[in-house]
Formats: sequence, C-alpha cells, structure tokens
Amino acid sequence: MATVHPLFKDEKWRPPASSGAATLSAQIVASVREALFEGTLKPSDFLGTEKEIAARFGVSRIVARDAFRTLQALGVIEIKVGAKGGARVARGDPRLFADALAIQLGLAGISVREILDAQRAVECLAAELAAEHATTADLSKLRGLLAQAASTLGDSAAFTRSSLEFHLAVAEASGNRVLVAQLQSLQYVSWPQRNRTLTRTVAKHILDVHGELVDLIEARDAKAARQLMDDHVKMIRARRVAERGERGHDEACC
Amino acid sequence: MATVHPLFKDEKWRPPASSGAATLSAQIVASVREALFEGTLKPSDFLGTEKEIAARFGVSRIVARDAFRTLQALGVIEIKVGAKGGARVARGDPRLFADALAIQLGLAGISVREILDAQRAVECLAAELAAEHATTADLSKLRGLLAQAASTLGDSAAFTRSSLEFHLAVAEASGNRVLVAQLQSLQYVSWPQRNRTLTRTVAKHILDVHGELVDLIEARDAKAARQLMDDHVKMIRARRVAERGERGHDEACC
DNA sequence: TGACGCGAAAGATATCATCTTTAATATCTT
DNA sequence: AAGATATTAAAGATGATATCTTTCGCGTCA
Repeated sequence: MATVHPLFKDEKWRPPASSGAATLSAQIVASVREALFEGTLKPSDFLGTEKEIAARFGVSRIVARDAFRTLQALGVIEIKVGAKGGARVARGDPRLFADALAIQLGLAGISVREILDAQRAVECLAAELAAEHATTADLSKLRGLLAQAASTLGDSAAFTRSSLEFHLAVAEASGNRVLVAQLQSLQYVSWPQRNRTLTRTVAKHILDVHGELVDLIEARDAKAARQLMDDHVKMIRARRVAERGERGHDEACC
Repeated sequence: MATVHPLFKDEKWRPPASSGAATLSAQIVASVREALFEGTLKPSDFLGTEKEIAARFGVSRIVARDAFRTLQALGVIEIKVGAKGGARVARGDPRLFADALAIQLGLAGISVREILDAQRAVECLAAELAAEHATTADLSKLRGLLAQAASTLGDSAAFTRSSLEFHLAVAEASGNRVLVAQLQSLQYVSWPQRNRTLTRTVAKHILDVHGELVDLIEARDAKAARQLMDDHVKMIRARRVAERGERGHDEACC
C-alpha cells in the first residue's frame, strides 16, 4: 500500500498521439484520472511533489501546480506542505462531492420540486434498506436523535437540524454510501434558511412519524417502512411546493 | 444580464475576520461560492481576468490563477483565452458532475451492489414520473431507441450501449434533471467493459421489457411503470451480483 | 522538551509564447 | 470610384517558464 504508480516513476512521459487535452495541465489530470479508473492508482498512493511531476512530464512547476489545483478541487488528491509533503491520492470525501452537486444544481436552475422528487426516491429506498440492514448501533443512534428532536420541539431551527440528521441517519442505516452521498447533496441544496410554517403541532406530527419509522425499521418491515417514508416525503413536498411556487431554494425540513 | 458582480467591481477587498480558508486562492473561491449561493452571481456573468481578480484581492496573478483552476474544475466558471477573454460563470454541466461523482465513488471503493441499489431508486422514480410527464417527443425518442436496440440484437456491445441510452431517455422523460444527472453518474461508474453473459435470448427478453415499459408510460400508468422498472432493475442487479461477488466495477448493462 | 534545519508548497515578479478579437489596411470586384 | 472582401497589424488575455522569497511541517539533535 501507499506505493508509487509506475506512470509516476518512469523517467519520461510522452503525450498520447491524439492528446485531446488542450493544455499541459489537463493532460496531467487526464493521466491521473485514467490511472484511477484503471485501478492502478489507489487511495493513499503517493503521486510526487510539484517538482517531481514537473520533471516527469517535462513541464514547468506551474503546470504541475495547475494540475494539482484541479485534482485537488475534484477531491482526487490531498496536498501536504512541508518536508515529506506532496500530493497523495485522497480517500473519497462525500461532503466535498455534495458541495459540488449543490453548486451544479444551483447553476442549472433546478427547481425545488425536482430536488424534492429526487429526494423522495433516495429516502424511500434508504428506509427500505435500513429495515433490512440496520444494526443495533444504527437503531440506538436513531432513537437518540428522536429524543434530541423531542427536546427541541419548541425551537424550530434546532428541531429542523435534528430532523435533517435523523433522515441522514436513516440513510446511513441502509448501509449504502451512495444513498448517503446523494441525500447529503440534496439536503445541502435545499437547506432550510427560514422555517415559517413549522408550528409546534406540525413538529409533533413529524416526530410521531419518525418514531413510527424507527419502529418499522426495528421490526424489519421493509415494505411498510418504505411506504411510510414515501407518504412522509410526499407530505413535506406538498407543503413546500405550496408555500413557494417552484422558485427559490429556501426551506427544507425533516 | 451578464453583468459584473459588485464583489468583483469594488476596488478593494478585505478578508473576513475569521477566514477559515488556509490559502489565498481558497478565499477567492469561497467568495465566488458565497456569491453563487446568495444568487448575486449568475450564469454568464463576467468575473474578470486573472490580472483584474489579482488586483481586486491584492494578490499576485498566481493566486488568481489557482482560484480559476479550482473554480474551473468545479464547473463553476469557463475561461476564454485571447482578447475579451477571462472568466465567466458557466451554466451547470451535468456530465462534468457525473464525472466527479464517478471518481468519488471509485475512490471510496463503493461496491457494485451499492451502486445498483441506488440506481434502482433513481430509475424507479424516473419510470413513475415519466409515465406522468412524458411528452410525445419523449415517447417517440423512446420508440426510436427501441428500434435501434432491436436492430443490434446480435451485437452485444451495441445493444448494451443503446440499452443504456434507453434508460437515460426514460429519466429524461421524467422531466427531472436531478434524476438524469444521478443516473448518468451511476451509469458512468458501472460502465460495461465486457458483456460475458449477454446472450441473444437475454437481450430479447430485455428488449421486450423495455417495450412493455414504453407502453405503460404511454398509457400513463405510473404505478405499473414503476413496478415493472423495479423488477427489471432487480433482475439486472441479481444477475450482476451473482456474476461477480462485490468486487470490481465491470459490466453493467441495460 | 525545545531549537534548529531541511524540504516542500504558497506566493510574488518578470518574461515570453500563443491565441483571439478588433480594427485598420490592402485588394479585388462591380 | 465605391463597396465588399481578404490580409495584416495591434491589443489584450491566458498559457507557460524561470527565479526568487516566505511560510509551513517534519525530523533531528541537543
């Protein structure tokens, strides 16, 4: 483990005949990406320092620097400064990716309705799989979040926060990291900034549904868990779409 | 439209008191991101040239360049060289994002099983929404892809390609761009490299299911469309998980 | 434990190369 | 001769290189 990839060991490197990449740094980025997909470059592998990469590809340090910036932004490498520093292949960071998605969805002008629909797909499957795979640790975490939410029934901001955490914990209980990453992204986009219509009555209702959901997960009733989550998300979606017609990325909850 | 954001007009700029960003370029990136989320910076807005940004933030061109590289990698800006060049806020590019997710999932070592489960969630909702929202244009595109797949029953590689396109077209017919982006990402990760078990008989069966699905979408039967897609994807998943236990990102299809 | 030094990225400055737009100029056509 | 078109020149911007100083992390040695 933590070896050096051959590509980054060889003394010389020739650009491919049909180098589609326009800039030199893009060619370096492409090389790394290829090695990644090919599986010859794995997390925690050492890529080299700026000077080394520059020498390897026969370019200046700035070009290597540009490539590092790009790869860093993509979450592919981590860069350490100082002795024994340099670039190393990173372990994937779901949060970094969630950020990127949030920006992309914002730029594309995705509507709240689309986001909530996608969220429904993710959350329903999460509930279903959680009922099948939840460990006792998952369940106790869910119960803990329930208690926390119950203690903040009055504070709508705090209640919303712990509700979001609850939904994320359900996804984690599914044992599927893709679902967790997707849900994080979508929650981030539709992050609540104000909670106008979250009355104590509504909060109590939400808390009841959440409790019922944990019971179904513990009972391993996947079908019912899925159905309950579906109704729950549909309700949220209906409320939010009614509140604000399509525009704006405010207010998500639960 | 295409205005210049105030932040990038002012003559000076002071870093926030609690500048969490370690590097100067990261501070610039953070500024742009904030402006994006705040909505004061919109697609096709002009950000400025390297020299302008450098002057604005009181740093060297290298720093501005680093920030540009990062924002470019995130798909936030497009950079043009030459007179009247510089950085401009990009329209979101779903493919770029799909790439990023693919890399992240690869780095995190996500199993095929997890990917296929997530794909099931996305595709089922896509089928359901397609039945509700598909336009005549969507339907004719789906029919076209069916015909194309039928003509390539013998060529397993070509058949797989058009099958993937079919599934993507279903997502597009749903009218939900989030689903399209998610499906693209997942397909990219589990891209087929070899198709060992795709016999003509299996291909014919898949084609039949796809045809039935289009019929259900045309009939606006959302519930049935969802159920059919669910069974379909479950079948695919079962076959692929059986083929290779967990490891490796080869072979997806349909 | 602390101070020192080394290695590496972070950042600055200057310079050249390359590309793109714009405009001025030259040439061709009618 | 006037207008349309092709050519060329200049300006402005990124791409790329070289060299330098500063800052930061790590290991070593006292």
